[in-house]
Amino acid sequence: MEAPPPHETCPITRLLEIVGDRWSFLMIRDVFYGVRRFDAMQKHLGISKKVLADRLRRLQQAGIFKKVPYQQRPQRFEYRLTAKGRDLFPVLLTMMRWGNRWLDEGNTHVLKLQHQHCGEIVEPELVCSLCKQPLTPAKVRAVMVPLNAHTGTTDET
Amino acid sequence: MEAPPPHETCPITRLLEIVGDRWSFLMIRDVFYGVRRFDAMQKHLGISKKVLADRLRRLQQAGIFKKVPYQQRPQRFEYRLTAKGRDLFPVLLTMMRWGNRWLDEGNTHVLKLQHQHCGEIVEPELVCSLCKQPLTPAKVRAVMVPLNAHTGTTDET
DNA sequence: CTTAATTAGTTTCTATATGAAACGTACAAT
DNA sequence: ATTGTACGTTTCATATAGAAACTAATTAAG
Repeated sequence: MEAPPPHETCPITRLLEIVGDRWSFLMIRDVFYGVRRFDAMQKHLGISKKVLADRLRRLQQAGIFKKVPYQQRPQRFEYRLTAKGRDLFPVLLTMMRWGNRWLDEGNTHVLKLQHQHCGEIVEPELVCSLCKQPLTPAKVRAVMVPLNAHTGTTDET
Repeated sequence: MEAPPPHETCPITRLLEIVGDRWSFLMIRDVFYGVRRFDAMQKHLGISKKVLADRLRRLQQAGIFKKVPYQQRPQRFEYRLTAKGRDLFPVLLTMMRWGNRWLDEGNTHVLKLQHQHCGEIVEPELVCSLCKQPLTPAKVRAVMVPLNAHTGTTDET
């Protein structure tokens, strides 16, 4: 990448305004794991109840979590991912890959991924949606495009 | 994914212990952009000098940034990415993709990626390193494996 | 020679966010 | 009637962040 695009409108800035704190990504990860209830999350993460309640509210408002009832009397809710939330999966996988590659000090076991499609323990790999080649810093340039443009080469009326 | 692996040893937890705050990822992004100096970062991000100095120290200690001199008298340094830091590129790209897809309110322009290999505006896509099929939540299971195991199917001596 | 400008911080002080613990509430079980 | 469980809120002490002033080394200007 070269040349800094405006900070305010950068999609990474906008994402981090919602989930850029110590807990949000961990909560989203936990919901992927199946840890979806207030108490379970609180115990699993060791987060304070106040901050947990606060982040749950925020992630709901952001449309990442939705609150769904799992029992009546007393009515209780758990937190599920919306489509928007589920679409953060690639972010978690790339984080996991990096953590495994660079931060394995003192571990007896590592968290790996098993791909149901091929059955193997695999690594996530980030490729170009068109030519399927790896997307490396040197091969990629960030460009600002008008919002209504298509992704194709031509641009006539 | 199903069943919560231990929180403490999760690679995502470990990553977020280093870069899980409002600024670290933005600083790393800025260094990718070419914004590598104290003042430039401070002005581009609108971060306080205290926190900036603090994060720069932390990211150096974590081996993500390195401080390299760019002039003598007075000696001045800029911050560059190490290999470990550069390897966070896929995390930034997946964040960017999500931000573009879900957070485009009130934008006239969007930050997109141009792939030098094919010349087109592309999206990053996360695929299996072995079978090259997309890695979706439903098709992936998180498993704990002993640190010395290989990724292959066989496991004889 | 003095003064201003540049770059990279540090210090100080105030505002905000976090965490721990106690409390509230709705129900179920004993 | 009391205890237990799940899901929070309130209160208060502490930690972190931000704004502004200050330091330091050096160059450039007057």
